[in-house]
Amino acid sequence: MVRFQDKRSQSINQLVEAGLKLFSEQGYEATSIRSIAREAGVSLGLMYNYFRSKEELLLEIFRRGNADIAASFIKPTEAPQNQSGIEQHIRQTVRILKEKREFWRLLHGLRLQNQVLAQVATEVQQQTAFIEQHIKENLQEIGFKEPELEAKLLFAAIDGMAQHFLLYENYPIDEVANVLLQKYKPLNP
Amino acid sequence: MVRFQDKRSQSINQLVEAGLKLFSEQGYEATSIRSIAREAGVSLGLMYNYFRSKEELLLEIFRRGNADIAASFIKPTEAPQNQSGIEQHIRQTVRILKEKREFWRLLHGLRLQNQVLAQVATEVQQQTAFIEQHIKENLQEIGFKEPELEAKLLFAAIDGMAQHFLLYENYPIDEVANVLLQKYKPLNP
Amino acid sequence: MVRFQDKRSQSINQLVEAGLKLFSEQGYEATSIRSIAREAGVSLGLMYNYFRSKEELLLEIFRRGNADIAASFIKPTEAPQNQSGIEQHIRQTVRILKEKREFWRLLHGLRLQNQVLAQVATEVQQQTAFIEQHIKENLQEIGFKEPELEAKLLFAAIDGMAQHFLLYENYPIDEVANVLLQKYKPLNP
Amino acid sequence: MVRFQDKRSQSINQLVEAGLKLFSEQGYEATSIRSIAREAGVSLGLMYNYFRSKEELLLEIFRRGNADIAASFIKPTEAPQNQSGIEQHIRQTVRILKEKREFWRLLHGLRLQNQVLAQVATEVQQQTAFIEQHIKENLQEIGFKEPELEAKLLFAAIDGMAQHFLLYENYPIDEVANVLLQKYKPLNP
DNA sequence: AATGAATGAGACTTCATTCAT
DNA sequence: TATGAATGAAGTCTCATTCAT
Repeated sequence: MVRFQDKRSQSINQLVEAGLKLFSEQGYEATSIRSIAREAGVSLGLMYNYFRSKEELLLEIFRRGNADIAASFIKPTEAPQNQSGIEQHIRQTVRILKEKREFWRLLHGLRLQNQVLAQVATEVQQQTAFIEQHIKENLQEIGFKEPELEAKLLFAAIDGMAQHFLLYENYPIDEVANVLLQKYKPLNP
Repeated sequence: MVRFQDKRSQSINQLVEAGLKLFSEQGYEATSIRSIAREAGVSLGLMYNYFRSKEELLLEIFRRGNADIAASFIKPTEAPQNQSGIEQHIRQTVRILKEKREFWRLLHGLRLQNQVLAQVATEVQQQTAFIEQHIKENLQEIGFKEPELEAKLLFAAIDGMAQHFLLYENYPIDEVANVLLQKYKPLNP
Repeated sequence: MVRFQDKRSQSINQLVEAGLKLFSEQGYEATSIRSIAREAGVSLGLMYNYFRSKEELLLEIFRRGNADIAASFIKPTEAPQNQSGIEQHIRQTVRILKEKREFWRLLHGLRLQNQVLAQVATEVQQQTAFIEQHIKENLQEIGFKEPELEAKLLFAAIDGMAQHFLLYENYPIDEVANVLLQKYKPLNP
Repeated sequence: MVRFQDKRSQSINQLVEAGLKLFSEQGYEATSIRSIAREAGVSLGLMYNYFRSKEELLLEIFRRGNADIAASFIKPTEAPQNQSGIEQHIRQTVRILKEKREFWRLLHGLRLQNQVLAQVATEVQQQTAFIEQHIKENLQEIGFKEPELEAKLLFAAIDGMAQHFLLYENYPIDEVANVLLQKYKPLNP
């Protein structure tokens, strides 16, 4: 029983990973199920024992990716305690971007043009809203006026950095993030 | 003779417009030639009298969109003369974003699918580099240190704003842009 | 009136010639009407004033080609009078092969595989039978036994030579024809 | 596992056979994949599980046909030992023509359409050169002068016979071949 | 559970032909 | 007469999905 579970899990994991890799490299539409199965080392038919469709696989990839990220954000990171909330957020984002580059590429590549993502739209929106709220509170803490709009701006800046990081090889995201952080030092230290 | 030219141009325009609309809404791969022809109100095969392939149509859409944008940026806008270079750049970007929303959606949607864009990739990259350089010079003018990284950051912020504007209905881009501008007031007025 | 006739004839001639060239080079199916019109320097629509269809054009090409050849065979060539009938036939065939290479290529290329030629099948068959009969009589004249089968064989040899001449660049058809002629010298000079 | 192989082979064989039949009857270009699938009794898309393209199917047909013929020529036929090399060659050719009529039709039909055959052209040319060489040696053995040109002639005659056999129903190839053989009896018995 | 053979809808593209001018 | 824009059927090929083993 346990063995079955193991093999099952292993195949699923391989499929999810292969899907993530290929979807993020080539795009969702341009990637064939067959190539994913091949990359995963799993037969074509077996895939359909685990996922009802190509779309299901994409959704599962999203669910796992989002869960990973949420976990990463939530877990009490070993961040130095002298960091502000903003700094922690930005540094964490940069770290996760590097760690889960493929997933972010997929997400950013599809969010403007795929109907499939409509299915997880609410999840994504909630997450987005949560992040924005989080930023807003942190900005309020350090005395920013118009925290609502400031949060939108900072969120945009972070997202733009992420986009460029995903877009260009050798993008100096750490340096850019540092410059960004300079602008959000606590006003009353 | 003149009539032929007219009909020709009209059909091409309709195809380009339909392509822009559908590509930007659904993505390049997910949009069929048939649906473009239907949207353009012409027959299935007509596209191939004017474009060698689906990709050629995309390229023409890009060429026209880029030309439009370049014209918009270059033309001596009726901007008040008391605006700084940065302010002009941001305000122009926002204006063009609103005017050519569909085109920007297409551009941002395809940026990460580099397989599709192989042909326009260099053009886009040149444009990008040009914008960054432009920003950098403007930042230098108003006395920013580290203009290189500052330019990368500001570019990212603008790009992120654009991304969010394209992504969310009713995104208050003008207000967010105003907040952004506050941070780039000339240091020595 | 005469001028109209001239222009009309000229266009038709150009179309027939272009069709012959392209059909023989690329094959009937692989050649598009459009490319023929372009090669002929005639508009696409005009073609359909002269030929009801692609097939019609092919048939016209055949009619003209056959007529040419028939004329060539029939006309009292300036052949030396000391040649036997066989020699005249072979030498004429070789000459016409060289002169009308394109037409022969087309004919040989299509005769095994085109339904279209079914329409001229009877004509072709008559011509074939006529040639075979002609050869047979000439063989009888110079005393061959079994002239029926001998004619079939000689016809096959000539046809094979033609095939190889059409197939290979620099095929030494004159030399091969000479060797062939050696075997059909009149028995009683 | 074995079953899969069997089904695979069976489908491939059916496709190859159907392709041979239809290509040889109608020509390569004029034969649609759909009609081949129908003739083979399989679905439209199955061909593409085994062949990359229509042209690949043609190539496989050629490979198999050539292999068959090579095997036929090479195997120590039960030919009477008192036959000369020439006689063996001609008799074998006639026998194989009858046995593999469809394949020869295809081969002869495509020889002049060199666009299609680009890939097999070299193979065919090698085969041709080999046959010519073979004939030449046999002619030398029995004392022919000018064996080079004589070989070209005899090859042409055999090829012409083949062409006519493929072209006309009820062509008396055996009788014609006999007449041909009379002319190539060993000079010094 | 696992395989991969088989299916057929639908994609892009070509092209003979018609039609409006 | 002459043009070439426009049409749509049909071609090759891909691919998600189902099915028999």
